[in-house]
Amino acid sequence: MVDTWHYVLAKHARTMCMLERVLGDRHGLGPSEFEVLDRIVHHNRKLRIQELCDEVHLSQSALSRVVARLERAALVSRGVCDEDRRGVFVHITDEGRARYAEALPTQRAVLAEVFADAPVLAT
Amino acid sequence: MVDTWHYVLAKHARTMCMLERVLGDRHGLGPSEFEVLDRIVHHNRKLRIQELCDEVHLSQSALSRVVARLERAALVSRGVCDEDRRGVFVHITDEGRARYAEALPTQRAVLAEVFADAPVLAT
DNA sequence: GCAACTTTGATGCACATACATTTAATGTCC
DNA sequence: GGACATTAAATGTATGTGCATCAAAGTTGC
Repeated sequence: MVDTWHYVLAKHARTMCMLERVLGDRHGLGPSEFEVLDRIVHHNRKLRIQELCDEVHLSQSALSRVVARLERAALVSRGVCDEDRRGVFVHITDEGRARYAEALPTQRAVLAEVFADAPVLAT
Repeated sequence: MVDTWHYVLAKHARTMCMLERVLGDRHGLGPSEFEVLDRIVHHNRKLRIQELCDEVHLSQSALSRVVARLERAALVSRGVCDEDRRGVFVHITDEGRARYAEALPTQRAVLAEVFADAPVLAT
């Protein structure tokens, strides 16, 4: 249990550090930006901020700012939600899709390196 | 592999969040402060900043500030290292030991809750 | 229809962290 | 022994995060 926690801590620190460096240097993305793009691509549709919030390991405020950064970089666009005008839809742009596709192999390579010796996990 | 990473991300986020809240509220400690005390207690001797740096998932600068906070709270004290006068030794104080002992069950309870369903891990 | 409450997403603020630099002490080469 | 590089730890600075709060829109009860 304590061992599992140490394992999680170590892998998390190492992976995050590598992802930050390599995604940042090669693709101009942070891990949070990548994660948000990843969720949108996998759903393959526009999502509400709220839906993203449930899937991403970020507070609502942090997510709001990540989306703002992504929009500034033209990787996503925000649109109003007509059914509930409090809501905000997040679209991924073509450029966002391209950037994600470009970054994905990089991320996978990092995971492969860090988790090469990984045990098989349940849960 | 991707699954392992998702597992690590989820458990890390959940555990960190709970630890931050519960250690902070009940014992006035952050996760980093707790981790540093933990390392010192387990070695059961004064350690150099550098040694701590290898064991803790923090940058050198972050560690320096964590130790500064702990010293301000009188949980550790810093002393010069006579062999290498660039170095700094970190002692744990009686109060630090007491606070750690008090916080340990709290931390274990959080781990128990989060990792109740945890698979057995190698590595 | 209106007032009170809730919900959604954005923002003010405080703070912890990482990176780069600084300061001081050591080490090394000649 | 003196100049230059190296190392340890502290600090300036920028940034990302969470909490609390806010404004706007929606919901409920009367």
